[in-house]
Amino acid sequence: MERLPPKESFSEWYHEIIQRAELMDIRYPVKGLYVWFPFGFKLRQLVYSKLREIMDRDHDEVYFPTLIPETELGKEGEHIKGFEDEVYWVTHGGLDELDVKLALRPTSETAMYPMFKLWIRSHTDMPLRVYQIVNIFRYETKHTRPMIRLREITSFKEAHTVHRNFEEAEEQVNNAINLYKEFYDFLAIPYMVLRRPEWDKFPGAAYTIAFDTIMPDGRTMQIGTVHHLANNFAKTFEIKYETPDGDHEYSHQTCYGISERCVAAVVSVHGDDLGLVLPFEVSPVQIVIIPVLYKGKEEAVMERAKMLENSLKSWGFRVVLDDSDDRPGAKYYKWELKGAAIRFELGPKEVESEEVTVSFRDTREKFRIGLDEITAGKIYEWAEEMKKRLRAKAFDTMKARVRYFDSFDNPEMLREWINRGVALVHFCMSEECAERIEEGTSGGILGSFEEIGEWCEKGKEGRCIICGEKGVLSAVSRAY
RNA sequence: GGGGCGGUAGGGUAGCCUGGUUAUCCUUCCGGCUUUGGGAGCCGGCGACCGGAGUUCAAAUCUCCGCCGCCCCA
Repeated sequence: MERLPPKESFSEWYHEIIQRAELMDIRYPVKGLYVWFPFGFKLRQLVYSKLREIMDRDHDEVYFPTLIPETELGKEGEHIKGFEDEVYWVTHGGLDELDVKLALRPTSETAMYPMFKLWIRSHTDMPLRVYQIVNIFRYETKHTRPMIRLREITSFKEAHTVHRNFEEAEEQVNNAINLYKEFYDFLAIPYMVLRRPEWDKFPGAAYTIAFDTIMPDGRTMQIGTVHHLANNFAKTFEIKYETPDGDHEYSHQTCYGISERCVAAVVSVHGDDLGLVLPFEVSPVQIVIIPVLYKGKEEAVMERAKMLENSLKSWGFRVVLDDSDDRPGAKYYKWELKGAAIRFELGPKEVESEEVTVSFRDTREKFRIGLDEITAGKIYEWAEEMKKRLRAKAFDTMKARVRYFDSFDNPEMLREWINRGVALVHFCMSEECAERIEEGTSGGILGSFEEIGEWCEKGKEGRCIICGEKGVLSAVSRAY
């Protein structure tokens, strides 16, 4: 097995690691549709079980159908305008043409909300908070990539909530932002929380807050969105309730989603030249044991390796004892490619001294430790330290890709920077000024910062870099 | 939407211009021997010309149509 392309060549690196680490098989004969390998699916499952755990605290999981009648999909004018050129249609049942075409859901608002109309009758029916994890379809025409741009998004976690008024829905938006922060903090993925400009918000929403992370090539990737729908959809779908006073009001709604881009982010942000680097909790193989077998000493080594394996398994860890015929070196590379967080090497020397050699995936340093010192607590301690290192490294990398610009005198400088990273500017959020920036730099306005955090010492308020009017701190980048 | 390039084993490729032997090489995979502390070696083996039509004694190779993919421009 030859080595991966360096991560600096991100596009090729990503393309290769997806296949070599057996995340997805890209050979399925339809553009934009890919197959999850068992290993990749396990990673997906581990990442999503965290997401589920977070959602399950105050959401109920539901399932709505894949097919949406044209009559419902088309009801909300803005919404359908936003999706019409990327909807897949089911037009036939067998040989008969359907009277009402059925859309493969591009997202489920229009599947759910006609039912919400039936579910919501009184103010006591709210808040309603549900979510589902389903596949959705979008007819992408541009460059498709596994987990990043797909025609079938296989793992769309979409939450939908209904509230009594705008303020309560807004509170839910803030809750959702916090849930997503918790999720990405858990994965040690840095993010920016940005309010999308008017022209880029979710079709039908009052406003959209997005999570963007920065990929190794400096482009940004949207990894989560939270939308305040106000009562726009409620009016369209007649989701009304009776107040305590006996009046009838429209509900206010929110929806928020995360797709398998969260897995792409884990792969892309933490991975290195040798392959996957995964947070311990989501690594399909948390610990790998490599026996080093010299002839005549195989039995003693294997016996000890199996004992170690049994202990680790009994503590609940995902362990592989790799007793295949490959040489130890080949196994080291293989399991580094697959992101095994901790590696134990066990050979005659270790058996002799009652020790084991340990290597962490992220640092790759090696050291020996007494076998009796290996405890569940020790492993958790190591996992926690690794998480801290991953987080620190990811944040440093991201910080280095963000730079503040206070002038547009030299668009060429901005353009050059945006080819490598994210530019922060103060910006008035007008479409005219946005066009000037986009023409001059080939970057797009991602949005304005909801909170600034450690990305920049600059304040939220400032003069627009183009027109000099009142502006807010905003991000400009090339986006996936 | 407009233009260009391409499709040969699981993956990557040579051959195509100038039609003609058993379709090249690397890798993966399978079997054997040997080895094992950072991608071992040797021997043997399995496995491919995108689909259709045409030209021809003869097509991976030339022509046309289709399907699929990639790149550039809008």
